[in-house]
Amino acid sequence: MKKLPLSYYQQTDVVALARDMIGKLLCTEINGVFTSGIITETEAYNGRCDAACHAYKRRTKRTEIMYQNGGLAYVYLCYGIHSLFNITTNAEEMADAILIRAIEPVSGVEHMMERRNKTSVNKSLSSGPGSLSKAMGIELAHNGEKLDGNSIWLEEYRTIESADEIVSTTRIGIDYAGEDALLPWRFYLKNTPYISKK
DNA sequence: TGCTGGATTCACT
DNA sequence: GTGAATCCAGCAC
Repeated sequence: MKKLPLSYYQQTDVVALARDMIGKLLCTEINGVFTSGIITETEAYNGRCDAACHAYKRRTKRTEIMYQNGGLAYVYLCYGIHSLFNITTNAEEMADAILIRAIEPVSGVEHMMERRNKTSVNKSLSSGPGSLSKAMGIELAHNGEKLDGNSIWLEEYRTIESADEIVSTTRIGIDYAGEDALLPWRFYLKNTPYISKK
C-alpha cells in the first residue's frame, strides 16, 4: 500500500474531502509500534464560514497549524483529558481541517487494547475522537506532524461502491456554533458499529 | 498573571 | 441519566 501524498490533503473542498476520507486506512507508527484502522467517521471544519471551527475569525498560536498548507496533523486537548486528532486541508491561509472521530481497527489491535486498558475488542476501542487518538498512540506532541512522514499517514484501502454507503448528518458537540451547528458536515460509514453515535 | 470552559469519556446511581 | 476528571489556549484584567 502507498501513502497518500500531501497533495491529496490540499484539495480545496474540505467537505468533499471529509466524505472521501471515509474508507481510507489511518496508520501510525509511534515508538516502533505500528497500528492502523479504517476511517469510519469524519467531520469537516471550514475556517472561513463555519463558527464551529477553532480558526474561524481567530488566528492564534494554536490555530496557526490550520493556516499552513494542508496535510498536517492538528492535535489538541479537549476537556483537559482527550487528544483529538484532525487533519488540516486546503492551501496556505485556508484554515480548513477534518476531525477523525472513529476508526475500525485493522492492525496492531493488541497494542490498541493495551493503550486503552481493554481486555476485549469492541467498538469502544476506537470509536470517538478521544478514544481513537489514544488507541492509535496520537498525542499533543504530534501536533504539526506531516502526514507523508513516518509517524502518521493515510493509505488507500477500500473503495466506496455507492453514495448509499456514506451517511451525512450534523456534527456533534458544537452547539455553541449557532446555526452553523446544523450544517450536515459529519460523515460516517453505514453498516459499521465503529462510529461514535448514530 | 489569572480565570474560564471545551470537537469527551467513563464510572457510578 | 448524571457528574467528575483535568489542562492549556484564549482572553480579560
